[in-house]
Formats: sequence, structure tokens, C-alpha cells
Amino acid sequence: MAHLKDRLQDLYQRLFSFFGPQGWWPGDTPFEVALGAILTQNTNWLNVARVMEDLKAKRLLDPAALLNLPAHELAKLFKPLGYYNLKAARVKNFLAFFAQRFSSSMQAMSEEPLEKLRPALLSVKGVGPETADSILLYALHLPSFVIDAYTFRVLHRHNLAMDGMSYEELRSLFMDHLPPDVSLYQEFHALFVKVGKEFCRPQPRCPGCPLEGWG
DNA sequence: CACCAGGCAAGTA
DNA sequence: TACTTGCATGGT
Repeated sequence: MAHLKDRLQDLYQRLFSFFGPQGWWPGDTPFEVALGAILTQNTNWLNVARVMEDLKAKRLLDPAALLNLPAHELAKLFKPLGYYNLKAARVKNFLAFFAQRFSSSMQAMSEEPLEKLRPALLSVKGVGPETADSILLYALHLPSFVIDAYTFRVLHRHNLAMDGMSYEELRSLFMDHLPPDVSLYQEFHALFVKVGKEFCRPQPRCPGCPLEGWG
């Protein structure tokens, strides 16, 4: 059995060879990417994209504009996402934090060191580990590996993770064995989502999967 | 009709 | 500490 470092590299190579570069998480600005990270919690990305378009058309895709909007108005705009009351509150929490600590500047936020910024994000009610890491990695381009439901499923199905491992343990599994390379982290996570969506489905059986019989 | 979707926090024992 | 439950609409 090869060392974990080699297995992770092999896994990445396989996925990258099969699917190619993902160039993932579109969003015209870092702020949009951060907002999308909250809106997509347990929600299909297509619905998020639609809501983002709606916000853009209404000239509301802006920290101040969203913060000034009453919570119930925000909830109405978020209706297609599900959990709309919850998400309106969570977005407000993030926006208040963002304004207070960083004057609503993503640039200012990205200048904070990762070891301080991650706990700060996690202290915002409604921002958990996956959302925090998504903001850090995709909006701020800081090397924080994202673990999501797809990653979790692929890791377990291919015996790279033992049952009961926590989010933090899985994140460390990658960060302790890979160089802190933002592009690598982004592509790797995007490839987990890709293979998870297309082959490694919740209901087993993954015909044609590039990882068939791997691990 | 059943199940799934880039989670998180509060409550329970 | 480790489960369980509420949140909720839209796609397949």
C-alpha cells in the first residue's frame, strides 16, 4: 500500500486526466463568489445562479445594498433556494461582519493571514467549515482545502477516509500531504464535485467511473 | 412519487 | 462528545 501522499497525487492525476481542468466557481467578482458560498448551502447550484442573476438585474448584488434590504425582502428574493429565512439571516450576519471588520472590502479581507481569518469566518453564525473554506479558497485565493458532501462520499467509497473522521481531519488529510497551492486545491475540489455528480452517486453503482476499482 | 442538492446550528442525552 | 432535527424550494 502506497504512502498517502502518492495516493492523493495518483487520485488527482486520474481525475484530471479524465475530466480536464474545471476552472470552477464562476462569479464575476470575489464578493459574488463569497455570497454564492452561503446561498448554495445544501442547495442546487442552478438555483443559486438564477437568484444571483435576479439580484444582478435588480442592482442588489452589492454588500451595502443587501445589508440595507429588510430581512423579509431578502428572504423573498431567496425563495427559490429553499431555507430562505435562514439564508437571509446568514447573509446578513456575514455582511455585518464583512462591513465591520473589513469595510466590505474583499481585498482587505484577503490580506488577513489564513490562520486568523478562518476562525474569524467560523465565528459568523451561519458560516461553517465548508462555507468558510469555500470563501477562503475561491473568493480570496487562500490555500484552504474544501471538504464537501461529494468529497466526503468519494473519499469513503474509495477507502481514503475511515468512518467517523471529522471535517477538520479530512481537511488536514489534504493539507498535510499536498503543497499549499491555491490552483491545485481549487481544481482538486472541483474534480471531486465533478466525479461525485457524474459517477459517484449516493445510490451506489457508478458505471464508467474513472475511479472504478480504485482504492 | 421518492430522492437529492457545494450545510449549519440548536437541542438532546 | 456524538447523534438528531429543523430549515424548504426546485430538479430529476
